[in-house]
Amino acid sequence: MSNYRSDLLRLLDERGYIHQATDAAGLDALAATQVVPGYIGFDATAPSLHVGSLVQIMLLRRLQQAGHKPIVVMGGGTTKVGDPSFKAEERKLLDAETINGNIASIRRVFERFLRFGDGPSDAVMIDNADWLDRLEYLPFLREIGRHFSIQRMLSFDSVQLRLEREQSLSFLEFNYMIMQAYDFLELSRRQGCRLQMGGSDQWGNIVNGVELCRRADGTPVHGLTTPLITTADGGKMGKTAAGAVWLNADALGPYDYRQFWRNAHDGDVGRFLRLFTDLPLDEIGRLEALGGAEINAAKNVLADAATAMAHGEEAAAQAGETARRTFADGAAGGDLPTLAVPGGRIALVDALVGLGLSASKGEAKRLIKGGGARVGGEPVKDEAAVIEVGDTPIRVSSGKKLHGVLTRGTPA
RNA sequence: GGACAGGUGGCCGAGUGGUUAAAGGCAGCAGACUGUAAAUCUGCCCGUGCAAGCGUACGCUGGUUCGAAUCCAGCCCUGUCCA
Repeated sequence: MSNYRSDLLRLLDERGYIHQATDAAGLDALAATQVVPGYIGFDATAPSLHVGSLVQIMLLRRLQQAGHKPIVVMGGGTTKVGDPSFKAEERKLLDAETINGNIASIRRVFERFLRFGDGPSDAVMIDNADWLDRLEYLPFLREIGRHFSIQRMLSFDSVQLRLEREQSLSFLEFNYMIMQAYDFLELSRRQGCRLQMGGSDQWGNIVNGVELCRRADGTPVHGLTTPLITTADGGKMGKTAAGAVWLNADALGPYDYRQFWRNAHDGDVGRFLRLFTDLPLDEIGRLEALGGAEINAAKNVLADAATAMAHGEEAAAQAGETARRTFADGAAGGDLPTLAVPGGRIALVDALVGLGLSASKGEAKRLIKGGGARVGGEPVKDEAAVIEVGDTPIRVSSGKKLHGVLTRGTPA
């Protein structure tokens, strides 16, 4: 299993990216002899990707590190169809304008993780709307549609799931797998693309693409999937108190992003370090061997490295400093949400809502009643409490992890 | 087009006229214990209000009733079978 000849497969294997491959030996041989252009598709359903996509982004980064060419395919076309894979319900249809806005916003994330350019192993970004938007129905059916058997399409897990649960699966969505398979064919023709990667839930779609390339053009291409990244307690990765863990800084600040990694489960630290940082493996081995409370040191390394990669060294250092001051010193760091209080008097309830620590006044009251609200580190149980803000900023906390700062503002 | 089943809070799912802001579970939040971890135990979990309350909510619209998530009609949507 680990006797790979190519740098690429060795790298992916030892860092835990490989779940399934259509032909591992063949891919290994190919990667050992030429620059392999490989792609991953990303749907543009939101203005930012979240950590759920980070494995795939890192996978492209590894591809580039091993000297190959990453192709980022933005699903400007496929998003108009909607991937039904393992989604319980049909997605809302997005209009073209929204999709293009999302693509523009997502693009910036990739520039952090990949080197773009014109060189042989420089990353490129392509929008599959470039070809999908222009498809003509009959020619498409005659060239591509004839390679797909309904029986086979129906046998895929993604389709079976919908059918078994007696939920609707529209013809529109049913076509998604054909669109994605066709992407691979287009990319193999346009870019010499020889590899599609993705999460394990994309296996069926990827296999379809591999087979289409073989049947339509006789081109041997490869597929590779990553394991589903769950947390040590079996949960889906990517939720925090603040909601989804977005990769764009304007959707989730570096401090909160860093906190997500800092709060990783003990059992995830080693795996996450391998997947989501560039730290050398022996270093990671040393860190993950730390026991008891010492594992916190490893979590800090993970948090710093992951944040630096997504938001830059400077932002990561600042976020780390804020965390250190907030948690170790019990003080107030610069990255915390801040609210200027005109006149210096504010009800605790309003402060919690204003700082974004509670979603509503009712929630803030419940928090206070339950003993989870703190002012200056001290629990406050009086729902009607009013805070006086002097010249020194005051730290307000919701529980032990969410903090904000009140400063005195000029009277309105 | 026809027959049958169904559409409930973030999700799953109970509820078939009042005591139902709606059981239970999951997810989430907080407290205790800890290490900014997990597990466990406890509390919370639509909005608003200090509160009695008010507003909103069981696919949509209208109706019956003192009172409807629950009954009736029409519509929309989904599934299964038939054409």
